[in-house]
Formats: sequence, C-alpha cells, structure tokens
Amino acid sequence: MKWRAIAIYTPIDKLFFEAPVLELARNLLGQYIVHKQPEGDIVVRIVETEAYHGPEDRAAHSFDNRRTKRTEIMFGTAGLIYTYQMHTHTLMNVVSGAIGTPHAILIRAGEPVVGLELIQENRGHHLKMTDWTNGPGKLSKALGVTMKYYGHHWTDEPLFIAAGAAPEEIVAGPRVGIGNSGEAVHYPWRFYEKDSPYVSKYRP
DNA sequence: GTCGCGATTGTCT
DNA sequence: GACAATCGCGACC
Repeated sequence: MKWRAIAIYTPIDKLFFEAPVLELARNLLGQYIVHKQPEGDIVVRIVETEAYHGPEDRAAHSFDNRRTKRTEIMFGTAGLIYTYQMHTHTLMNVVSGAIGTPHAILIRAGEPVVGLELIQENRGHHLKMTDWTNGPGKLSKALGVTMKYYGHHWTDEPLFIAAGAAPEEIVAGPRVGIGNSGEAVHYPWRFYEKDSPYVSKYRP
C-alpha cells in the first residue's frame, strides 16, 4: 500500500511547560503552534523565542512583581497563554515558572507548515513566504490569533502547541526591542534556529 | 539592499 | 497623556 505520512497534531503534555524559563525557551524551538479554525488548520513551526525572567528582569512586564490586569496571567500556572497588544499587533507568550513566579516566553517567529493559503490570506498576497511569520506581530496575524486567547492554556484546542523535533543547532543572543532596560539589554535570552530564513530581523 | 519614521490602540500613571 | 517585547513604507545608497 502506498501511503504518505499525515501528521496528526495533538496538544503536548502539560509537563513540557514545567522546565525553567530559559530551558523552556530553548525547548519551544521546533515545536508546532496549531490553530484549528472552521476554514482549516494552520500550523507553524517555532524558530525563535525570547525568555523574560520576571521579577528580576528589567525588560519584563512583570519586573519587580508588577501585578496589573495585563501581567496578572503570568502569576498563574505554566503553559497559560499571555497575549499582549503592541500598537496594532498581538504578541503571543507562554507563561512559565511556578505559580506566583511571573516568567514568560515571547514567541517571535515561525516557519509555515500547514494552511499556507490561509496564512497568505491573513498576511496579504503580495508578500514573500519568508515575510509571513518572521516577527511576533506577523506570526499572530498569520495564525489568526487575537487577544481573545489571553488566559487560555497552550494545551487546549483550538490553539495549542504540538510536539515537534528540536533544531540541529540553536543560537543565543540579546533580545530585540527592549531599549531602556539597563543591564538586561545584554542578556542572551533570545534563542533561534541557526540559518532559518524565518527568523525575525535583529534591530539593535 | 539598509535606514528612519510614524501609525495607532490598549494599558498604566 | 505618555508609552510600548512592532510593522510597513518611503527615501536613499
């Protein structure tokens, strides 16, 4: 019988999210983000993340245990979805750390895997494929993710993380777009797959 | 190709 | 009323 592999995407085990934040930021690379929608499924492979080590990290929204309506979710259990609005864009985070410890990981870029037509519709037909998901705002737009997922969990449909394979080589470097954060500007807490054309452009 | 600017909206002081 | 974990575009090399 001739057959081809059809990947069945199912939510990853909740234990996956219990790793320390820097480790989890690395572990997220190569996993899949799945968004099930009436029009069809969209799947993107994660190629870039950034760890935010609240409350000690000046660049984190939860620095010094700042607890507001916006940051509240980060004090919850690991694996929750923290969405944040930046200008007109939605940014997706994975909550990390024990309850009461507000760590989070920003998912910055991905590689389109399934639902390419839907992604193209979401992003615009004039763009090159490498510009569909190479930034945190672009990634959310491509997946059709909005603020309504704030507080959901990354193991619950219709938006969940599914197990993939780790990249061959991971690069660590300083994070992007956090200008006035003192020493924290230099922490090498951005991780990405080496040589991936889908990684966001670095802006000092 | 790279660089600089301004849009635009939720959130917090 | 200021600011932001960004993006897209236009100017220029």
